[in-house]
Amino acid sequence: MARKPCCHREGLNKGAWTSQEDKLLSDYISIHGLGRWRSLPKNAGLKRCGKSCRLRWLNYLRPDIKRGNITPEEEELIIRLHKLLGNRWSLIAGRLPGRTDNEIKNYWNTRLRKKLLQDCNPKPQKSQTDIPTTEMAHAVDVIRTKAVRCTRTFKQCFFNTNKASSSSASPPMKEFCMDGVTREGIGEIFVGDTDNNMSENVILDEASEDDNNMYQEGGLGGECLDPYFDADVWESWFL
DNA sequence: AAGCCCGCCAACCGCAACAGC
DNA sequence: GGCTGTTGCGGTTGGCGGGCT
Repeated sequence: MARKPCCHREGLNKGAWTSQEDKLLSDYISIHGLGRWRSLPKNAGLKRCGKSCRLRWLNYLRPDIKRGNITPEEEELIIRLHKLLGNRWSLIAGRLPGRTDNEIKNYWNTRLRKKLLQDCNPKPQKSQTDIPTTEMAHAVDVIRTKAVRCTRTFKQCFFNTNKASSSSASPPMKEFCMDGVTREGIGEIFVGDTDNNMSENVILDEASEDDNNMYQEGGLGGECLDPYFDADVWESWFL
């Protein structure tokens, strides 16, 4: 059964963008700025739907897009981030300046996934396109995280990364404080390690609603045991 | 040279979250 | 709190080009 098109208006262009369309879109955004994607095509004189315009801008026309091949350093970072976050492409892209979520997703699906699968299991088996995503995920040891979008502002609090903190005998505690800045649309939080005097912008794939509420009410000294946050991975990465 | 296969990647689509009323 | 429109995300599709037969 054919899927219902997202843009119901007839007469809209689909498929590859022409250079003229690109110019119309770029010129409009340079004058009027981003946003209001729904009305943008009409105002800019484009026969495209808003979603298409937004995607074209974010994935291709944006001035800070980095062209060229993914470097080995970027590839390594993608692998580590994917291990931590799973298929959270926008979050991963947020850690790679100039790279888009679409680009990283494509790179993962067409290259890294196969490469990692071969590393895990050098023996050829069934065609990789036949392997379900979930099976592939296990093959490369993906940690599935709970994903929510978060536009709330976090207040400062401490973050207990010690998963075994419920045990007795003064467990080793590491505390992280948050600066209250939430990057738009994602759960990326500034984190400082008070023990090691380091700081870092860290992606925290948000916890539950309750945890978010606690962050907001938060205050200094609060503890948060985030069930979706793998402290071992985090520590092996940053510490 | 022609046809086929396959990888790459831009673009599409559905859906969930968000924002405003 | 419910409704509605908008935005953003991630899975999927389809066209193109290069390699192989």
